[in-house]
Amino acid sequence: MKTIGKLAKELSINVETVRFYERKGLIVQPLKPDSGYRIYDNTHVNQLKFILKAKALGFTLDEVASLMSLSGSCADVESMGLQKLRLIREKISDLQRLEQVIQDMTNSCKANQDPNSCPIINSLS
Amino acid sequence: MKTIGKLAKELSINVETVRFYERKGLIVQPLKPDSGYRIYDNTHVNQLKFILKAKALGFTLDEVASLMSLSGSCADVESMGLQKLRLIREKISDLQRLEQVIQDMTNSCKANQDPNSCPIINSLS
DNA sequence: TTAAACTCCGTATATAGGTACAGAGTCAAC
DNA sequence: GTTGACTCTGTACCTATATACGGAGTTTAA
Repeated sequence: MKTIGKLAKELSINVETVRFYERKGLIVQPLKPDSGYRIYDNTHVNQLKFILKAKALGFTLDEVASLMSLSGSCADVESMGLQKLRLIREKISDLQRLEQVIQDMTNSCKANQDPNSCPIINSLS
Repeated sequence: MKTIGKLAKELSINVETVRFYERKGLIVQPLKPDSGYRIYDNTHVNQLKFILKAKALGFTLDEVASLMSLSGSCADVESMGLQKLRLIREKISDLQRLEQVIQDMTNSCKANQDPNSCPIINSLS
């Protein structure tokens, strides 16, 4: 049982972020006694840890919400994982192509003898 | 000599985008006769093509602005390219680590026999 | 008992890169 | 000479993920 400040500190996140996640429906509504202060327990801590880990894996908050609602169904969770995997691989190969292009460009810069022109700028123009 | 609509169509971009780039100082101010209509020539077309190509390579608009202002100095341009290259490589290896983690997770899902629990969810909780 | 620290709510701000819209003016074709 | 397409400016809105702030109420510690 802790207030929002303690909770946020424990998880090294911002108080505002906790309220933001609550507004987004990512965590269960905390108890609110007469004072109006939110009171959290371990359920909330665990939910927030889940969110933070999933986020670190590159899931968006909307995807995190889906993951949490799918908890039971392993097949559905796996399918989200596979979809994410496809996106990641696509991103990787996009970046590798890009790497090659910029690599070539900077190489031609290195080889350039003319101080008054730049092969990169020329190739963009 | 063309109005903004023709220009935008030629480059397959939005009219608003052209004005947006103008506000950001990315393109030279076009002529504006009495009518107030912007009039563009090939200089503008080339500048916009430059912007679009650089953007496609992953440069931000602020970086594009720098690139354009550096036009003369090949060494400076090369150095921006190399910096971008470092970022790209870092991103690639981040994504490759992520790929491995999610790959492992989905594999353990595939191997899972218990329909009432999911290894991915469990590893996040 | 009072001051500091904490929390509340609602709203504004931030980033990046645009997109959309209202209301007015202009141009071109028939 | 009128209609429809085009353009103008200025401002608001969009996504995603928060962060910051004002003004009021609450709790805690000395």
